[in-house]
Amino acid sequence: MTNPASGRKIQAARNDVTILAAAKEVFLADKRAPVSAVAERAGVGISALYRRYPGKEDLLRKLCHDGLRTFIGEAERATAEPDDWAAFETFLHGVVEADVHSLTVHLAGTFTPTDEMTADAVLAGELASALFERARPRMRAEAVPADLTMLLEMCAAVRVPDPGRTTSLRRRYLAMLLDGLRAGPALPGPAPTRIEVDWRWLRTPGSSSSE
Amino acid sequence: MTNPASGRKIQAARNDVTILAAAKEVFLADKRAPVSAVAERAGVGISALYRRYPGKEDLLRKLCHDGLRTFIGEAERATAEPDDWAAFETFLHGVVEADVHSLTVHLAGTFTPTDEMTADAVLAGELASALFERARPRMRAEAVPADLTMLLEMCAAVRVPDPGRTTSLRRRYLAMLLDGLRAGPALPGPAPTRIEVDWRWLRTPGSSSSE
DNA sequence: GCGGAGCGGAATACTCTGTTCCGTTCTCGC
DNA sequence: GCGAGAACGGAACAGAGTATTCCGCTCCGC
Repeated sequence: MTNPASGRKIQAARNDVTILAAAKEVFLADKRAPVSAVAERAGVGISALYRRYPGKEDLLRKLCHDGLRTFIGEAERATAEPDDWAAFETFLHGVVEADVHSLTVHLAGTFTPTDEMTADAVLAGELASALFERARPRMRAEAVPADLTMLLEMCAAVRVPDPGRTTSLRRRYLAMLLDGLRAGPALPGPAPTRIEVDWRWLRTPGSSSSE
Repeated sequence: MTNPASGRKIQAARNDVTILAAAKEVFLADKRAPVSAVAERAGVGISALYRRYPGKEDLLRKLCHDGLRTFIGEAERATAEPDDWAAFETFLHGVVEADVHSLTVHLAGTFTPTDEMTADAVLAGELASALFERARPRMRAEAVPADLTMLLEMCAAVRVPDPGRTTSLRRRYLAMLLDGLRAGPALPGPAPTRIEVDWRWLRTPGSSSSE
């Protein structure tokens, strides 16, 4: 069969993205999923995958790093927004929408990060904190930047079988969380610290057994 | 060595609870953790474990069912509270405090549930819904009982290496969520349905690959 | 002192999964 | 047309991981 619009190169390029998308889906659902599951999901053979990545860990790393870059992109995009609170909201919406937090957080620990990734993680943290500080005047007093990580984590925990509904529900609870972030009586207990929140990035693969 | 206060029977009884506690910790951190990890955590040999449970799945089932029963217990305890909102809050606090939701939700799908468990799950849902309805007058209009499940799910997603801090932080975010549950502008998108929220209970092990 | 409940942990028997390998297909330049 | 090789599918391989069994030992309880 001679598919008109697909030379081998073109097909291969398409596979590049297909595989990445499949990997995202599969590893998001189960970070320990086998490589074969990714290939199956993408509808390609295993060799198509191994042609692109030296090994499983490289794929994971790439996936996570892409997520991190998206996160940074969203942060930068939101920073342009003139209204402080709007910028903050735009940012969170963007991150939740792109389902980026799942990628970066849930996958952290499944591979050894490169120095570049660590640097990007730091940058991401700084950008997010800056956005937070701008919006802080409109938040309850006890809120701290580290809360941001937890908020995103909580949103990422919202999941139902249908991906579309998942996104919709996440919007719902993000809105609820933001309302909770704005006002209310004093919160109990001390706020999270930066260290508590960033611990995932400090783990090397296998250093601890966690799901 | 002749430990005064420990006959073989007593020691064995102690192991009963030690093993269960260890299993809870281990499987909460990683639902796919090996049985040997539980034994190690409990400081006993593997045989001590297999003497009590025919197999891994039985242990998981027991753990989950215990969690379910605790959930029901908390609901019943809270129901006695005369003030409607206080009852609702007491219930959620109790569930979060006992870290029961992680048990029931995260473990669901790792074993085939017994009929009794299914029945208990239904009962749990009814009790929780009743508590919710009582408190509804003080919530924002769009809130539905199914939100409860998601709220608990989100709290369970809060986790840091230190267990004590985890509990403390969960209290923090539960408070924030409750504030968000009470007031604010309209929430986006349709509310979750009961089916969307209960899907975990419908899965048999291996029916789907999810973390 | 003895029988046996409890136990520790090595050994077993798989299953699961990362990676390699080889034959095949299809494109492109000639 | 045709040959070279890029890209691929998927079987085969190797090794790791792990549920479960088994055996010999300990020490309580009588």
